[in-house]
Parts: sequence; C-alpha cells; structure tokens
Amino acid sequence: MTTIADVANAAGVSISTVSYVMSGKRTISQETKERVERAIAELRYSPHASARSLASRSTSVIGLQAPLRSGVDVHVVMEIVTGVVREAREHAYDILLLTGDDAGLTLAARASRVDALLVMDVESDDPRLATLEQLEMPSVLIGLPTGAESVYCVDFDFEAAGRLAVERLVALGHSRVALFGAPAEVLARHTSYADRLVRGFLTACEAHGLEGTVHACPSNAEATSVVDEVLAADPEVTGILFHNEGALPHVAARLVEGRDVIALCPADVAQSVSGLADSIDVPAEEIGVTATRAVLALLGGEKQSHVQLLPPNLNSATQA
Amino acid sequence: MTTIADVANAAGVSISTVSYVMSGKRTISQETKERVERAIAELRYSPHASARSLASRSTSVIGLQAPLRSGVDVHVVMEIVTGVVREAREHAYDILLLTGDDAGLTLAARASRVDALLVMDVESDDPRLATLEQLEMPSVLIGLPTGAESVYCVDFDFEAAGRLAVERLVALGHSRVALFGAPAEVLARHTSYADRLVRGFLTACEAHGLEGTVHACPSNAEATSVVDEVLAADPEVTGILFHNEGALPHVAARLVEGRDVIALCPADVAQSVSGLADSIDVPAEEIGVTATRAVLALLGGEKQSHVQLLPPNLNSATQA
DNA sequence: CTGAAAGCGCTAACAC
DNA sequence: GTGTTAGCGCTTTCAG
Repeated sequence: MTTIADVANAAGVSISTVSYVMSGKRTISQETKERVERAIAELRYSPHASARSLASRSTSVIGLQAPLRSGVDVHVVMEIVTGVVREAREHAYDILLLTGDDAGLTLAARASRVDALLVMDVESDDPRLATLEQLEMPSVLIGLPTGAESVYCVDFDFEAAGRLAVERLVALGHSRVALFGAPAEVLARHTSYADRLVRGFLTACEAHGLEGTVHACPSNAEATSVVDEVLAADPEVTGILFHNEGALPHVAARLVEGRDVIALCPADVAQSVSGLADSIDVPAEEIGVTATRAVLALLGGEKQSHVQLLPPNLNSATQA
Repeated sequence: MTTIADVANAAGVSISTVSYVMSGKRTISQETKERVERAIAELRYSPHASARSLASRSTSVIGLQAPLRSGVDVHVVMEIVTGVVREAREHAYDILLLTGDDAGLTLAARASRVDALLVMDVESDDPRLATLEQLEMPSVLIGLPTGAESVYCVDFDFEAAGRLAVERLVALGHSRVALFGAPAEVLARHTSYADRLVRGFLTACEAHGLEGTVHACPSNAEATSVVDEVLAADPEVTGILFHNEGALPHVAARLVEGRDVIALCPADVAQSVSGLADSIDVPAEEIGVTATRAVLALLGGEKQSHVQLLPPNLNSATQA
C-alpha cells in the first residue's frame, strides 16, 4: 500500500504539502505542485478513505435506505437509485446501501459510517422520522410524510398528478372515473406517494363534481380480475387513471376498449403500451438526482426549501 | 460523539479492556465485562467505523457493482441485491454501491474503502477481469465468464437450464422449438447468462436432433411483434423457452395458443402468468446470498471451489 | 510558500 | 485478568 509519506518522499516534499496539493486548501508553487502530482500518478497513490475520514471527520459516503420490500415498483426504485448513484459519484460521494429498518439508519449514523442519509419508501406517518430527529444527521426523504415541516423532502408531486389526470379526463368528457393504484399492501401501510395520489385524485373529482373511485391493484396478472370486476360492476366508468406499472401490460388491452386511460409511470413504460389516451411521466431518475443534490446542498451548508416536488406533465397521445 | 475513552472512564477500566470486551479477543472477568457493557449501553456507544478500519486494516464493507444499465432484468437484479444486502448485514457487513465501470472498482479498492468486491452483470469476455486481477482484492463474480479458472464465480446454471428446457419440450413431443431471450443489446455484449442459456439450449437441440432457433426479444410490448413474426414465419414451432420477464406479460396470451411455453424467471413472475406449460425458477435472491457467502468465506480465508452454479429445477404446471 | 507535529478513535502488541 | 502505548494514514493547526 502506498501512503502519503511515500508520495512525499518521492516528490521530496513534506507530507502536509502533498495533502495540500490534493485538497487545494493552500497555495502551492507551480513547480512543487507538478512534482507532487507526478509522484502521485507514478505511484498510483490514492488516499486511504478511513484515514482521511478519521482525520477530517467526514466520510464522503451517503447512506441510502432503499425499499427492498414487496409491492414497490422495482422499475421506479431502480431508476431513482441510478440517479442517486450517478449524482453522488459526480461529486465524489459513495452510496452505502442500508437495510430498510430503523436499525439500519441508526447503525450507519452512530458509527459515523456516513455523512448524510437518504430515505426512500416513506410512509405518511413514518416511524423513522423520530429516529432521524435523534440522529441529528443531515437527511433527505424521498417522499412526503404528513405534516413534515422540519425534515427535507424531495419527490414527484403525486397529488398534483392526481388532479392533473382528473382534469384531463374531465376535458375528455368523462363523468365517471376510476383510479387503479398501488397494491393493497402499499396502500395499507400508507406509503406516501400512494396516499398523495389518492388525495389529489379524489379532491379533483369532488371539485369537478365527478364520481371517482379508488381501487388497489396487484402488480401482476391478478390485476386483470380486479379490473374486470370493477368495470363489470360499473360499466359507466369510462375515464381511468392507472398507476401500477407492473399490472399495466397485463390489463392494457381490456382497459382501453371504449375508454380513456391515463398511465402514470416512467416514460419508457408508457411508450411500450399502445392505446393509451395520455400518460403522465414519473421522472424517477430525476427524483434521485434532485434528492441527492438536496443532500449535498445540506452538507455544503446551503439553505434550501424543505419540500421540493417535481411537477407532473401530461404527455398527450394525440399530440404525438 | 462518545468514544471508547468515554466508555473506559464510565466503567473505570482502560480503553483496551473496552476494546477487548467488544471483540472478545481475550478473556475478561465476568464483573468488568458487565460493567463495560453497561457503560456501552448507557452511553449508546458505537465505535467509529473509520477509526476501527484504520487500526484494524479492514472495513467490514463489501463493494457491489450492480448493473444500472439498460436491458437487464430489473426484477432479478433487485432480488439479487436484496439477497446480498441481507446476507451481508447478517454478518455485520455493509454494502457500498459502486458504479458500473472499471473505475468504480478501482477507486473503491485502492482507497481501501472495501474489503472485497462483488461484481454483477458479467460478460463472457469481461474487461473487468484484468482489473480485478491487478487489484488483488478478494472478489466474486455473479456470472461466469468464459474460461475463468482463477476468479471466483457464483451464478444460476443457465446452461443446464437451457438443456433442461429442451429435454422437457422433447418429452412433451415437440420437434421444433424456439428460445425467446434477452434483448438484442444484452446478447450483443455477450452478457454471461444470456450466452450460457443459448449454448445450453442449442447444444441440447443438437443432441436431440431438434431444430432450435434463438431470438432476441425487447423487454416491453414490442416483444409482441417479434413473437408474431417468428411464429408466422415458422408455424411449426410449438415448443418455446421464454427468458424475458419484462416481455412475458405482453406476449403470454398469444404465445400459448396450441403451444407449450416454458418460462425462465423468478417463481412469482411465472405464477402470475397462466397458461404456461412449466417454468424454471431463477432463484435470484439465493444467487445473491450464495455469492455473498462466497465473499465472506474468501475473507475468512476458507478454501472453496471457484465456480458455484445453482442447479435449475423444473416446476411442472401439470403437477400443480 | 513550505515543514513539523499534534491529534482523529481505535486495535493490538507489549507489559505486568 | 488488566493497563500502557505505539501506531494505522491522514488533516490541520502552529511555526517559520
């Protein structure tokens, strides 16, 4: 293992000079700077992460709690994680994957393994909020718990998306609409995004004097029976907001017969299903990037708003 | 921040005693042991990870290179990662998520950020093999590059799965069979598992004197046109091995008309699609667990075989 | 513009 | 059975 001392020797300078060349925290003559950089390159030196964090009291690691639990939309999760990792690496940060429970956060934080925390799969009344408070470590939620003013939150604006969808369906002339959403288990634990979508949807229905119903939906082929039942029970439902990427390919065909379906999912998924009226993109990777930027800003001591919601956009099929 | 010195003070012992109580590396009297443990609990002490790794020259972190690139089967990737994280945590190891490129490995390894590496999305002739060699860090591939005797590899035995499927189709009486597999891009870069499945499939076809063809398949609704074309061009194809989880729900219906389809995918996915002849389970989470165990064994200095392939099992629909 | 040296919090000899 | 102490490799004062 080559250390900073090896580099100092090779370059004929002191250890601190090498350190300062790397950090740029003090002015170095062009000449010594080059000598040091050459030595670094020749020796393929790269500083020992633990030694550095011990001395500097920071790790350049962000802890990420990603949902490895059932019911979540794997595709979206993966894209968010991709965004997080990409943005973090761009700023020389690494991502430590934490387990989903409360202990995952606590362990990483208390052992000073990470500089900050990024928490996914947030529930409306999330038990981890209290934990985060205690840890007093910079942290950002991907999601939006109810009445959370103190924490930092980043997410797609599912509530606005619900409203937008209803407004579009109204414009298309529908008077009975239905939301097919997350699996029952996700709704049952009041996952933040599912709650907010439902709220936006129902609020808008009320505002427009529509009848709107909400239906949990399994993420696989079983979705077909749910859809069939609902539509059989109420054939007047002609406008549909569909928010379940896993189920979509199974039900797309029977859904669009004489109806308008707005799919809420990543753009590529929507594209692969034909016959949809419109779609609203879930910008998953962008969520990850934005959340990571928020964390980095926090670490940089920048002030910022506590809640950042990415606005929904309607992709009109007729315009394409 | 509470340090080991605080604990030592509170318990009225030396810091080394505290250290030894935690590691169990020397015998401690029951009494002092309890005093120390009480102090640890009261102070909520947890050792500083960087300080520990600096002194002990090990991090308790495993670097994981997961594929965040297109074409891969997100569902399977997620399950593998789940298995990895779970097994790692069970042994007090954390997972650092590395970017997919060559630099990701090198950076983490040279900075001593990790004790070992776990590499996913392996290609038959993977450029990272050379890199890994140089790094001389314990590492395990999830996949099986061609002619790799020196590295450690864990994976599902896709080649055997290909043979097994053909044998089953033969037993069902088919004489013309087709494999619908990974997207073209995945095949093009010779992803290890795709290559091996094709090899097993074609080998077995030859052995049984069958005509077998292989077709790349997009992971979305576009798969339908591929399937339609192939089946239109050769209506005699009655036995099918389908290895593309993303495409399966789109094509299942039209595929099974008068044919037998064996799906190669995680059990829950297969279950949600009806009308299949049989399925072969891809035990994704188990792959993750097994690979992690291999890494841990390596770290523990245990000898083990270089290649571990999980055998395929046929789930007969008729037996269910 | 550069060096010397004091820690960062822990592990693991080396003492007794 | 327990304490003392020399590092681990780096950052950052303090001193020129």
